[in-house]
Amino acid sequence: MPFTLATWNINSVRLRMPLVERLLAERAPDVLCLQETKCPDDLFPFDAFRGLGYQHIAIFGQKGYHGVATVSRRPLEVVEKRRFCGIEDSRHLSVRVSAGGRSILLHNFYVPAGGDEPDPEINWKFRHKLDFVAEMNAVRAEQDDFSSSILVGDLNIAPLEHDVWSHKQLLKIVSHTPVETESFEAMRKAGEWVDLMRLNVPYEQKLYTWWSYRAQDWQASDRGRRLDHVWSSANLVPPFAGYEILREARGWERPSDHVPVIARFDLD
DNA sequence: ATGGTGGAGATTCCA
Repeated sequence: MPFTLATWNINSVRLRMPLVERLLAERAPDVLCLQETKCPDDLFPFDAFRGLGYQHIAIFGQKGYHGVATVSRRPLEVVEKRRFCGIEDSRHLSVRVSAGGRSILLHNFYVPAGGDEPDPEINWKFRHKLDFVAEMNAVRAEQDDFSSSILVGDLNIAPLEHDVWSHKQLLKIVSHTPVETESFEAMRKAGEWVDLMRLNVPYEQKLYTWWSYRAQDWQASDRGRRLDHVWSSANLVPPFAGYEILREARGWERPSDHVPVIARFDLD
């Protein structure tokens, strides 16, 4: 019985509840982390999740924008709903969950997109994104003999050259500018996080989790980016048993522009 | 070089 975890930027949990139900029915991950729920807490679709066996629900929403949720078949303990950069945005939620006799601290993040102009002097959204990533330096991959950490979410940065369809053409596009990718990798290393999606994958292999709504034919042009990530503490690398990017979900009816990533650990 | 699409909720911002 492995421990399975999915992360998905759902772009409105209420509008896309039929797709969430499809994912949970078909794949039944133990835990699902959602971003961009765009749903105030009192309007969250609790009953739909409970009806599918996801009795344990932690949410940190807000009206109209952002918002994260972590739903689980296993008991959850809410650890923190942290606001970054002194801004009243709902972009982080951490919980504890047990698997294989160990306690896992699970961070669910929605990093700011950063706007269009990659200049922090004239675009406050880009300044905010850089500040947000800098503040994430404090989030470390805590681990000991009995505990581990996982960090997932829409981090809105594609750090490596083969995490985008054209490295050269995206160097000045927000999500792949050097100032972002360098601070992102520095932050990941400072926290001692392992990028599980790249662990056993050749460097040259393209990996995407997001395809723009603006493409005429997302599948034909295939101009994707890896904006969604699964990180863990080093002591989860031995039980890590692979993952899947659910590319097909981009072709579902009224899809999100992000697809789910499902990771498996041989823990329990 | 430009604009393309989609969601929320209010007639525009955000991604």
